[in-house]
Amino acid sequence: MAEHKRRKPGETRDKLMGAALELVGKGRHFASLGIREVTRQAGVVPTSFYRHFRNMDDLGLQLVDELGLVLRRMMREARANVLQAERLMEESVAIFISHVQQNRSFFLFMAQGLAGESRAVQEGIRSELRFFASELGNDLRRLRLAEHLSDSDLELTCDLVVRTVAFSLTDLIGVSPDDDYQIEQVRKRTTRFLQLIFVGAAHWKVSGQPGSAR
Amino acid sequence: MAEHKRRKPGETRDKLMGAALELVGKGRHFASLGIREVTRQAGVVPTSFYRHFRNMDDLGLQLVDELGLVLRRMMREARANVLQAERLMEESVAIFISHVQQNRSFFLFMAQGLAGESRAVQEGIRSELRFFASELGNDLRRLRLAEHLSDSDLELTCDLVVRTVAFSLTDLIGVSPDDDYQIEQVRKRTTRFLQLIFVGAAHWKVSGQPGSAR
DNA sequence: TGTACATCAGTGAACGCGCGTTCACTGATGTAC
DNA sequence: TGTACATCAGTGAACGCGCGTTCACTGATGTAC
Repeated sequence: MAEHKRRKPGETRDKLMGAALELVGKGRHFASLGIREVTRQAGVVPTSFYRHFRNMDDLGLQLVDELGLVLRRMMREARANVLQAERLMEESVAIFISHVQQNRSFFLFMAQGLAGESRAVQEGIRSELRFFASELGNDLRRLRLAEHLSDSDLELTCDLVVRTVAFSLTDLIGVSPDDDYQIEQVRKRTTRFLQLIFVGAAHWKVSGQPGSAR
Repeated sequence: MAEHKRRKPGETRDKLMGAALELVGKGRHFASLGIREVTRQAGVVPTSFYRHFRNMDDLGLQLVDELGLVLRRMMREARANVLQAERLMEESVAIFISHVQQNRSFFLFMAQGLAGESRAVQEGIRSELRFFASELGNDLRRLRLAEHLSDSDLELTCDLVVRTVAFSLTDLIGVSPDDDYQIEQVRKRTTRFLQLIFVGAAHWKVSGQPGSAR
Protein backbone atom coordinates (compact mmCIF):
# COMPACT_ATOMS: atom_id res chain seq x y z
CA MET A 1 0.00 0.00 0.00
CA ALA A 2 0.81 3.66 0.03
CA GLU A 3 1.91 3.37 -3.53
CA HIS A 4 3.76 6.30 -4.96
CA LYS A 5 3.19 6.15 -8.67
CA ARG A 6 3.92 9.79 -9.48
CA ARG A 7 3.70 9.04 -13.26
CA LYS A 8 3.47 11.99 -15.62
CA PRO A 9 3.63 15.41 -14.06
CA GLY A 10 0.18 16.94 -13.98
CA GLU A 11 -1.51 13.58 -14.36
CA THR A 12 -3.47 13.79 -11.12
CA ARG A 13 -4.37 17.39 -11.86
CA ASP A 14 -5.82 16.32 -15.20
CA LYS A 15 -7.63 13.43 -13.54
CA LEU A 16 -9.25 15.84 -11.09
CA MET A 17 -10.35 18.26 -13.77
CA GLY A 18 -11.58 15.35 -15.86
CA ALA A 19 -13.48 13.94 -12.91
CA ALA A 20 -15.26 17.25 -12.34
CA LEU A 21 -16.19 17.33 -16.01
CA GLU A 22 -17.46 13.75 -15.87
CA LEU A 23 -19.76 14.63 -13.00
CA VAL A 24 -21.03 17.67 -14.91
CA GLY A 25 -21.55 15.41 -17.92
CA LYS A 26 -23.67 13.12 -15.76
CA GLY A 27 -26.05 15.97 -15.05
CA ARG A 28 -24.56 17.44 -11.90
CA HIS A 29 -24.10 21.17 -11.58
CA PHE A 30 -20.56 22.36 -11.01
CA ALA A 31 -21.65 24.58 -8.11
CA SER A 32 -22.85 21.52 -6.18
CA LEU A 33 -19.66 19.48 -6.53
CA GLY A 34 -17.48 18.88 -3.49
CA ILE A 35 -13.80 18.21 -3.15
CA ARG A 36 -14.24 14.70 -1.74
CA GLU A 37 -16.72 13.87 -4.48
CA VAL A 38 -14.34 14.95 -7.21
CA THR A 39 -11.35 13.15 -5.74
CA ARG A 40 -13.46 10.00 -5.32
CA GLN A 41 -14.47 10.19 -8.98
CA ALA A 42 -10.82 10.69 -9.93
CA GLY A 43 -9.71 7.68 -7.87
CA VAL A 44 -7.41 9.80 -5.79
CA VAL A 45 -7.12 10.50 -2.08
CA PRO A 46 -8.89 13.73 -0.95
CA THR A 47 -5.69 15.38 0.23
CA SER A 48 -4.24 15.21 -3.27
CA PHE A 49 -6.70 17.87 -4.32
CA TYR A 50 -4.76 20.54 -2.44
CA ARG A 51 -1.57 19.74 -4.30
CA HIS A 52 -3.15 21.25 -7.41
CA PHE A 53 -6.03 23.54 -6.48
CA ARG A 54 -6.84 25.90 -3.64
CA ASN A 55 -10.55 25.09 -3.83
CA MET A 56 -13.27 24.20 -6.30
CA ASP A 57 -13.42 27.73 -7.71
CA ASP A 58 -9.76 27.44 -8.58
CA LEU A 59 -10.41 24.19 -10.41
CA GLY A 60 -13.27 25.90 -12.23
CA LEU A 61 -10.99 28.68 -13.38
CA GLN A 62 -8.51 26.20 -14.75
CA LEU A 63 -11.35 24.46 -16.58
CA VAL A 64 -12.19 27.79 -18.20
CA ASP A 65 -8.62 27.95 -19.49
CA GLU A 66 -8.99 24.51 -21.03
CA LEU A 67 -12.35 25.53 -22.42
CA GLY A 68 -10.53 28.29 -24.24
CA LEU A 69 -8.37 25.69 -25.95
CA VAL A 70 -11.43 23.68 -26.96
CA LEU A 71 -13.01 26.77 -28.47
CA ARG A 72 -9.87 27.68 -30.36
CA ARG A 73 -9.62 24.19 -31.79
CA MET A 74 -13.21 24.49 -32.95
CA MET A 75 -12.51 27.87 -34.52
CA ARG A 76 -9.54 26.46 -36.39
CA GLU A 77 -11.60 23.62 -37.77
CA ALA A 78 -14.32 26.01 -38.88
CA ARG A 79 -11.78 28.21 -40.65
CA ALA A 80 -10.34 25.22 -42.47
CA ASN A 81 -13.66 23.73 -43.55
CA VAL A 82 -16.09 26.54 -44.18
CA LEU A 83 -15.28 27.42 -47.74
CA GLN A 84 -18.47 28.27 -49.58
CA ALA A 85 -19.84 31.58 -48.38
CA GLU A 86 -23.45 30.67 -49.03
CA ARG A 87 -23.29 27.67 -46.73
CA LEU A 88 -21.20 29.44 -44.12
CA MET A 89 -23.76 29.36 -41.36
CA GLU A 90 -24.98 25.87 -42.04
CA GLU A 91 -21.47 24.45 -41.92
CA SER A 92 -20.39 26.51 -38.94
CA VAL A 93 -23.33 25.35 -36.87
CA ALA A 94 -22.68 21.76 -37.94
CA ILE A 95 -19.10 22.06 -36.73
CA PHE A 96 -20.27 23.58 -33.47
CA ILE A 97 -22.77 20.79 -32.87
CA SER A 98 -20.17 18.16 -33.64
CA HIS A 99 -17.71 19.70 -31.19
CA VAL A 100 -20.41 19.85 -28.55
CA GLN A 101 -20.96 16.14 -29.02
CA GLN A 102 -17.26 15.44 -28.75
CA ASN A 103 -16.76 17.68 -25.72
CA ARG A 104 -20.21 17.58 -24.22
CA SER A 105 -19.09 18.07 -20.63
CA PHE A 106 -16.99 21.09 -21.50
CA PHE A 107 -19.89 22.83 -23.15
CA LEU A 108 -22.25 21.90 -20.34
CA PHE A 109 -19.73 23.43 -17.96
CA MET A 110 -19.70 26.55 -20.10
CA ALA A 111 -23.49 26.83 -20.11
CA GLN A 112 -23.57 26.37 -16.34
CA GLY A 113 -20.77 28.79 -15.69
CA LEU A 114 -22.43 31.73 -17.41
CA ALA A 115 -24.89 31.89 -14.52
CA GLY A 116 -22.69 30.02 -12.07
CA GLU A 117 -21.66 30.80 -8.55
CA SER A 118 -18.12 31.99 -9.15
CA ARG A 119 -17.80 35.51 -10.46
CA ALA A 120 -14.36 34.74 -11.79
CA VAL A 121 -15.58 31.76 -13.79
CA GLN A 122 -18.49 33.80 -15.14
CA GLU A 123 -16.15 36.52 -16.25
CA GLY A 124 -13.73 34.01 -17.75
CA ILE A 125 -16.41 32.41 -19.88
CA ARG A 126 -17.81 35.77 -20.95
CA SER A 127 -14.35 36.79 -21.96
CA GLU A 128 -13.96 33.63 -24.06
CA LEU A 129 -17.23 34.41 -25.80
CA ARG A 130 -16.14 37.99 -26.45
CA PHE A 131 -12.93 36.75 -27.98
CA PHE A 132 -14.85 34.30 -30.11
CA ALA A 133 -17.15 37.06 -31.35
CA SER A 134 -14.24 39.30 -32.23
CA GLU A 135 -12.52 36.53 -34.18
CA LEU A 136 -15.76 35.90 -36.02
CA GLY A 137 -15.84 39.58 -36.93
CA ASN A 138 -12.31 39.38 -38.30
CA ASP A 139 -13.22 36.37 -40.41
CA LEU A 140 -16.29 38.03 -41.86
CA ARG A 141 -14.23 41.08 -42.76
CA ARG A 142 -11.58 38.91 -44.33
CA LEU A 143 -14.18 37.06 -46.40
CA ARG A 144 -15.67 40.42 -47.47
CA LEU A 145 -19.06 39.40 -46.11
CA ALA A 146 -19.75 42.48 -44.04
CA GLU A 147 -18.54 45.34 -46.15
CA HIS A 148 -21.46 47.66 -45.55
CA LEU A 149 -21.37 47.33 -41.75
CA SER A 150 -19.52 49.70 -39.48
CA ASP A 151 -17.13 48.16 -36.99
CA SER A 152 -19.58 48.58 -34.16
CA ASP A 153 -22.48 47.10 -36.12
CA LEU A 154 -20.35 44.16 -37.13
CA GLU A 155 -19.39 43.69 -33.53
CA LEU A 156 -23.05 43.81 -32.51
CA THR A 157 -23.96 41.21 -35.12
CA CYS A 158 -21.18 38.84 -34.14
CA ASP A 159 -22.05 39.15 -30.47
CA LEU A 160 -25.65 38.23 -31.25
CA VAL A 161 -24.51 35.27 -33.32
CA VAL A 162 -22.31 33.97 -30.53
CA ARG A 163 -25.05 34.42 -27.95
CA THR A 164 -27.53 32.58 -30.12
CA VAL A 165 -25.21 29.67 -30.63
CA ALA A 166 -24.36 29.62 -26.93
CA PHE A 167 -28.02 29.64 -25.97
CA SER A 168 -28.58 26.59 -28.13
CA LEU A 169 -26.52 24.74 -25.53
CA THR A 170 -29.52 24.92 -23.24
CA ASP A 171 -31.46 23.07 -25.94
CA LEU A 172 -28.78 20.41 -26.10
CA ILE A 173 -28.69 19.95 -22.33
CA GLY A 174 -32.17 18.49 -22.34
CA VAL A 175 -31.38 16.11 -25.18
CA SER A 176 -29.73 12.73 -24.81
CA PRO A 177 -26.30 12.66 -26.50
CA ASP A 178 -27.40 9.94 -28.90
CA ASP A 179 -30.80 11.29 -29.82
CA ASP A 180 -29.67 12.18 -33.32
CA TYR A 181 -33.08 13.35 -34.43
CA GLN A 182 -33.41 15.96 -31.70
CA ILE A 183 -29.84 17.12 -32.16
CA GLU A 184 -30.55 17.56 -35.85
CA GLN A 185 -33.57 19.69 -34.95
CA VAL A 186 -31.41 21.94 -32.79
CA ARG A 187 -28.86 22.19 -35.58
CA LYS A 188 -31.46 23.23 -38.13
CA ARG A 189 -33.13 25.70 -35.82
CA THR A 190 -29.87 27.33 -34.78
CA THR A 191 -28.87 27.63 -38.44
CA ARG A 192 -32.12 29.40 -39.20
CA PHE A 193 -31.57 31.78 -36.29
CA LEU A 194 -28.22 32.73 -37.73
CA GLN A 195 -29.65 33.17 -41.19
CA LEU A 196 -32.31 35.47 -39.79
CA ILE A 197 -29.64 37.52 -38.04
CA PHE A 198 -27.57 37.78 -41.21
CA VAL A 199 -30.54 38.87 -43.26
CA GLY A 200 -30.99 41.56 -40.64
CA ALA A 201 -27.34 42.54 -40.85
CA ALA A 202 -27.51 42.66 -44.66
CA HIS A 203 -30.37 45.17 -44.52
CA TRP A 204 -29.17 47.04 -41.47
CA LYS A 205 -29.15 50.77 -42.17
CA VAL A 206 -27.06 53.16 -40.13
CA SER A 207 -25.54 52.76 -36.75
CA GLY A 208 -28.30 54.96 -35.33
CA GLN A 209 -31.01 52.54 -36.42
CA PRO A 210 -34.08 52.97 -38.63
CA GLY A 211 -36.92 55.02 -37.16
CA SER A 212 -36.64 56.90 -33.92
CA ALA A 213 -33.21 57.43 -32.46
CA ARG A 214 -34.17 58.89 -29.08
CA MET B 1 -40.48 28.67 23.95
CA ALA B 2 -41.95 26.28 21.45
CA GLU B 3 -44.14 29.05 20.15
CA HIS B 4 -46.89 28.04 17.82
CA LYS B 5 -47.66 31.11 15.79
CA ARG B 6 -49.27 29.40 12.81
CA ARG B 7 -50.27 32.83 11.36
CA LYS B 8 -51.39 32.91 7.76
CA PRO B 9 -51.56 29.58 5.99
CA GLY B 10 -48.67 29.21 3.60
CA GLU B 11 -46.64 31.85 5.40
CA THR B 12 -43.73 29.57 6.25
CA ARG B 13 -43.82 28.12 2.76
CA ASP B 14 -43.49 31.62 1.31
CA LYS B 15 -40.72 32.42 3.78
CA LEU B 16 -38.78 29.35 2.64
CA MET B 17 -39.16 30.15 -1.04
CA GLY B 18 -38.27 33.75 -0.32
CA ALA B 19 -35.22 32.67 1.63
CA ALA B 20 -33.98 30.54 -1.26
CA LEU B 21 -34.44 33.50 -3.59
CA GLU B 22 -32.59 35.79 -1.20
CA LEU B 23 -29.61 33.45 -1.19
CA VAL B 24 -29.68 33.32 -4.98
CA GLY B 25 -29.88 37.11 -4.99
CA LYS B 26 -26.75 37.21 -2.85
CA GLY B 27 -24.82 35.35 -5.53
CA ARG B 28 -25.32 31.75 -4.48
CA HIS B 29 -26.29 29.14 -7.02
CA PHE B 30 -29.55 27.36 -6.38
CA ALA B 31 -27.92 23.97 -6.96
CA SER B 32 -25.59 24.54 -4.03
CA LEU B 33 -28.26 25.49 -1.48
CA GLY B 34 -29.07 23.09 1.34
CA ILE B 35 -32.21 22.57 3.35
CA ARG B 36 -30.69 23.70 6.63
CA GLU B 37 -29.23 26.76 4.97
CA VAL B 38 -32.57 27.81 3.54
CA THR B 39 -34.48 27.23 6.77
CA ARG B 40 -31.83 29.17 8.66
CA GLN B 41 -32.22 32.08 6.26
CA ALA B 42 -36.00 31.87 6.66
CA GLY B 43 -35.75 31.90 10.46
CA VAL B 44 -37.49 28.57 10.74
CA VAL B 45 -36.58 25.22 12.23
CA PRO B 46 -35.13 22.71 9.72
CA THR B 47 -37.96 20.21 10.17
CA SER B 48 -40.50 22.77 9.00
CA PHE B 49 -39.09 22.41 5.51
CA TYR B 50 -40.66 18.98 5.11
CA ARG B 51 -44.12 20.32 5.88
CA HIS B 52 -44.03 22.11 2.54
CA PHE B 53 -41.48 20.52 0.23
CA ARG B 54 -40.16 17.05 -0.39
CA ASN B 55 -36.67 18.35 -1.17
CA MET B 56 -34.89 21.30 -2.76
CA ASP B 57 -35.89 20.26 -6.27
CA ASP B 58 -39.52 20.45 -5.22
CA LEU B 59 -38.99 23.95 -3.88
CA GLY B 60 -37.32 24.83 -7.17
CA LEU B 61 -40.32 23.61 -9.12
CA GLN B 62 -42.64 25.74 -7.04
CA LEU B 63 -40.38 28.72 -7.66
CA VAL B 64 -40.78 28.09 -11.38
CA ASP B 65 -44.54 28.35 -10.94
CA GLU B 66 -44.14 31.69 -9.21
CA LEU B 67 -41.73 32.76 -11.91
CA GLY B 68 -44.54 32.13 -14.36
CA LEU B 69 -46.67 34.66 -12.49
CA VAL B 70 -43.86 37.21 -12.55
CA LEU B 71 -43.49 36.78 -16.30
CA ARG B 72 -47.23 37.12 -16.89
CA ARG B 73 -47.33 40.30 -14.86
CA MET B 74 -44.51 41.67 -16.97
CA MET B 75 -46.31 40.69 -20.15
CA ARG B 76 -49.46 42.46 -18.99
CA GLU B 77 -47.55 45.63 -18.27
CA ALA B 78 -45.87 45.49 -21.67
CA ARG B 79 -49.22 45.08 -23.40
CA ALA B 80 -50.65 48.05 -21.55
CA ASN B 81 -47.73 50.38 -22.15
CA VAL B 82 -46.23 49.59 -25.50
CA LEU B 83 -48.37 51.64 -27.81
CA GLN B 84 -46.24 53.11 -30.56
CA ALA B 85 -45.19 50.41 -32.95
CA GLU B 86 -41.95 52.11 -33.90
CA ARG B 87 -40.75 52.13 -30.30
CA LEU B 88 -42.05 48.67 -29.54
CA MET B 89 -38.71 47.06 -28.91
CA GLU B 90 -37.22 49.93 -27.02
CA GLU B 91 -40.13 50.09 -24.61
CA SER B 92 -40.44 46.34 -24.25
CA VAL B 93 -36.79 45.98 -23.32
CA ALA B 94 -37.12 48.87 -20.87
CA ILE B 95 -40.03 47.12 -19.18
CA PHE B 96 -38.06 43.89 -19.07
CA ILE B 97 -35.08 45.58 -17.48
CA SER B 98 -37.23 47.31 -14.92
CA HIS B 99 -38.91 44.04 -13.95
CA VAL B 100 -35.51 42.39 -13.63
CA GLN B 101 -34.50 45.12 -11.22
CA GLN B 102 -37.66 44.68 -9.20
CA ASN B 103 -37.44 40.89 -9.17
CA ARG B 104 -33.74 40.40 -9.53
CA SER B 105 -33.56 37.13 -7.62
CA PHE B 106 -36.35 35.58 -9.66
CA PHE B 107 -34.60 36.31 -12.89
CA LEU B 108 -31.27 35.14 -11.54
CA PHE B 109 -33.00 31.93 -10.56
CA MET B 110 -34.34 31.65 -14.09
CA ALA B 111 -30.94 32.19 -15.66
CA GLN B 112 -29.43 29.58 -13.34
CA GLY B 113 -32.21 27.09 -13.88
CA LEU B 114 -31.81 26.92 -17.65
CA ALA B 115 -28.56 25.05 -17.13
CA GLY B 116 -29.37 23.90 -13.61
CA GLU B 117 -29.19 20.51 -12.00
CA SER B 118 -32.87 19.61 -11.96
CA ARG B 119 -34.26 18.43 -15.27
CA ALA B 120 -37.77 19.30 -14.14
CA VAL B 121 -36.81 22.88 -13.31
CA GLN B 122 -34.99 23.19 -16.64
CA GLU B 123 -38.02 21.97 -18.50
CA GLY B 124 -40.33 24.21 -16.49
CA ILE B 125 -38.35 27.31 -17.33
CA ARG B 126 -38.04 26.35 -20.98
CA SER B 127 -41.76 25.88 -21.08
CA GLU B 128 -42.31 29.35 -19.60
CA LEU B 129 -40.07 30.80 -22.29
CA ARG B 130 -41.93 28.94 -25.01
CA PHE B 131 -45.20 30.29 -23.70
CA PHE B 132 -43.77 33.77 -23.61
CA ALA B 133 -42.59 33.47 -27.22
CA SER B 134 -45.98 32.24 -28.38
CA GLU B 135 -47.77 35.14 -26.65
CA LEU B 136 -45.33 37.51 -28.28
CA GLY B 137 -46.24 35.98 -31.64
CA ASN B 138 -49.93 36.53 -30.96
CA ASP B 139 -49.29 40.15 -30.06
CA LEU B 140 -47.31 40.80 -33.21
CA ARG B 141 -50.04 39.25 -35.30
CA ARG B 142 -52.64 41.33 -33.50
CA LEU B 143 -50.67 44.51 -34.11
CA ARG B 144 -50.29 43.54 -37.78
CA LEU B 145 -46.53 43.74 -37.49
CA ALA B 146 -45.70 40.38 -39.01
CA GLU B 147 -48.09 40.03 -41.91
CA HIS B 148 -45.62 38.69 -44.41
CA LEU B 149 -44.29 35.95 -42.12
CA SER B 150 -45.61 32.41 -42.09
CA ASP B 151 -46.64 31.01 -38.72
CA SER B 152 -43.46 29.00 -38.42
CA ASP B 153 -41.23 31.94 -39.39
CA LEU B 154 -43.01 34.15 -36.88
CA GLU B 155 -42.52 31.48 -34.26
CA LEU B 156 -38.82 31.29 -35.14
CA THR B 157 -38.45 35.04 -34.84
CA CYS B 158 -40.22 35.25 -31.49
CA ASP B 159 -38.18 32.39 -30.12
CA LEU B 160 -34.99 34.18 -31.10
CA VAL B 161 -36.23 37.39 -29.50
CA VAL B 162 -37.02 35.65 -26.24
CA ARG B 163 -33.65 33.87 -26.21
CA THR B 164 -31.84 37.11 -26.83
CA VAL B 165 -33.62 38.86 -24.01
CA ALA B 166 -33.08 35.88 -21.73
CA PHE B 167 -29.38 35.80 -22.54
CA SER B 168 -29.09 39.42 -21.53
CA LEU B 169 -29.71 38.18 -18.00
CA THR B 170 -26.18 36.85 -18.01
CA ASP B 171 -25.03 40.42 -18.69
CA LEU B 172 -27.06 41.69 -15.77
CA ILE B 173 -25.71 39.03 -13.40
CA GLY B 174 -22.27 40.57 -13.51
CA VAL B 175 -23.58 44.07 -12.90
CA SER B 176 -24.35 45.54 -9.51
CA PRO B 177 -28.10 46.27 -9.12
CA ASP B 178 -27.46 49.97 -8.69
CA ASP B 179 -24.90 50.47 -11.42
CA ASP B 180 -27.35 52.44 -13.54
CA TYR B 181 -24.82 53.18 -16.23
CA GLN B 182 -24.01 49.54 -16.92
CA ILE B 183 -27.66 48.56 -16.80
CA GLU B 184 -28.40 51.25 -19.34
CA GLN B 185 -25.70 49.80 -21.58
CA VAL B 186 -27.30 46.38 -21.42
CA ARG B 187 -30.70 47.91 -22.16
CA LYS B 188 -29.40 49.71 -25.24
CA ARG B 189 -27.52 46.72 -26.53
CA THR B 190 -30.42 44.34 -26.07
CA THR B 191 -32.68 46.79 -27.87
CA ARG B 192 -30.29 46.88 -30.79
CA PHE B 193 -30.19 43.08 -30.91
CA LEU B 194 -33.95 43.01 -31.20
CA GLN B 195 -33.94 45.68 -33.88
CA LEU B 196 -31.43 43.65 -35.84
CA ILE B 197 -33.62 40.59 -35.55
CA PHE B 198 -36.70 42.50 -36.68
CA VAL B 199 -34.91 43.94 -39.68
CA GLY B 200 -34.06 40.35 -40.51
CA ALA B 201 -37.66 39.25 -40.08
CA ALA B 202 -38.88 42.14 -42.25
CA HIS B 203 -36.66 41.02 -45.12
CA TRP B 204 -36.99 37.30 -44.55
CA LYS B 205 -37.93 35.54 -47.76
CA VAL B 206 -39.54 32.15 -47.77
CA SER B 207 -39.63 29.51 -45.11
CA GLY B 208 -37.02 27.58 -47.06
CA GLN B 209 -34.49 30.39 -46.78
CA PRO B 210 -32.58 32.40 -49.36
CA GLY B 211 -29.82 30.60 -51.24
CA SER B 212 -29.19 26.89 -50.96
CA ALA B 213 -31.82 24.72 -49.33
CA ARG B 214 -29.79 21.52 -49.08
C1' DT C 1 -74.12 27.81 19.75
C1' DG C 2 -71.22 24.37 22.06
C1' DT C 3 -68.49 20.31 22.25
C1' DA C 4 -65.47 16.44 20.52
C1' DC C 5 -62.32 15.18 17.41
C1' DA C 6 -59.24 15.14 13.21
C1' DT C 7 -55.94 17.56 10.77
C1' DC C 8 -52.31 20.49 10.12
C1' DA C 9 -48.08 23.16 10.78
C1' DG C 10 -45.15 24.21 13.90
C1' DT C 11 -41.17 22.45 17.60
C1' DG C 12 -36.56 20.32 19.65
C1' DA C 13 -33.73 16.36 20.22
C1' DA C 14 -31.26 13.03 18.09
C1' DC C 15 -29.04 9.92 14.44
C1' DG C 16 -25.30 8.70 11.53
C1' DC C 17 -22.71 10.35 7.73
C1' DG C 18 -19.94 12.86 4.57
C1' DC C 19 -17.71 17.10 4.28
C1' DG C 20 -13.42 20.33 4.07
C1' DT C 21 -9.15 20.70 5.95
C1' DT C 22 -4.78 19.71 8.82
C1' DC C 23 -0.99 16.98 9.73
C1' DA C 24 3.12 14.17 9.62
C1' DC C 25 4.70 10.71 6.56
C1' DT C 26 7.03 8.67 2.31
C1' DG C 27 9.48 7.89 -1.60
C1' DA C 28 10.35 9.27 -6.45
C1' DT C 29 12.44 12.89 -9.29
C1' DG C 30 15.53 16.79 -10.17
C1' DT C 31 19.82 19.38 -9.04
C1' DA C 32 24.64 20.59 -7.39
C1' DC C 33 29.07 19.33 -7.00
C1' DT D 1 29.55 9.12 -13.28
C1' DG D 2 28.25 8.97 -8.35
C1' DT D 3 26.55 10.88 -4.14
C1' DA D 4 23.90 14.13 -1.02
C1' DC D 5 20.18 16.79 -0.62
C1' DA D 6 15.93 19.61 -1.75
C1' DT D 7 11.60 19.51 -3.74
C1' DC D 8 7.48 17.65 -5.08
C1' DA D 9 3.29 14.86 -5.33
C1' DG D 10 1.46 11.27 -3.47
C1' DT D 11 -0.58 8.76 1.22
C1' DG D 12 -3.68 7.64 5.58
C1' DA D 13 -5.35 9.09 9.96
C1' DA D 14 -7.77 12.34 12.31
C1' DC D 15 -10.54 16.64 13.58
C1' DG D 16 -14.77 18.99 14.31
C1' DC D 17 -18.80 20.48 11.97
C1' DG D 18 -22.91 20.92 9.35
C1' DC D 19 -25.78 18.16 6.70
C1' DG D 20 -30.40 15.61 5.60
C1' DT D 21 -33.72 13.15 7.80
C1' DT D 22 -36.55 10.72 11.59
C1' DC D 23 -39.24 10.95 15.50
C1' DA D 24 -42.57 12.00 19.06
C1' DC D 25 -44.44 16.16 20.68
C1' DT D 26 -47.76 20.28 20.85
C1' DG D 27 -51.25 23.33 20.23
C1' DA D 28 -54.00 26.06 16.89
C1' DT D 29 -57.54 25.69 13.31
C1' DG D 30 -61.34 23.43 10.81
C1' DT D 31 -65.32 20.19 10.79
C1' DA D 32 -69.38 17.26 12.33
C1' DC D 33 -73.12 16.85 15.03
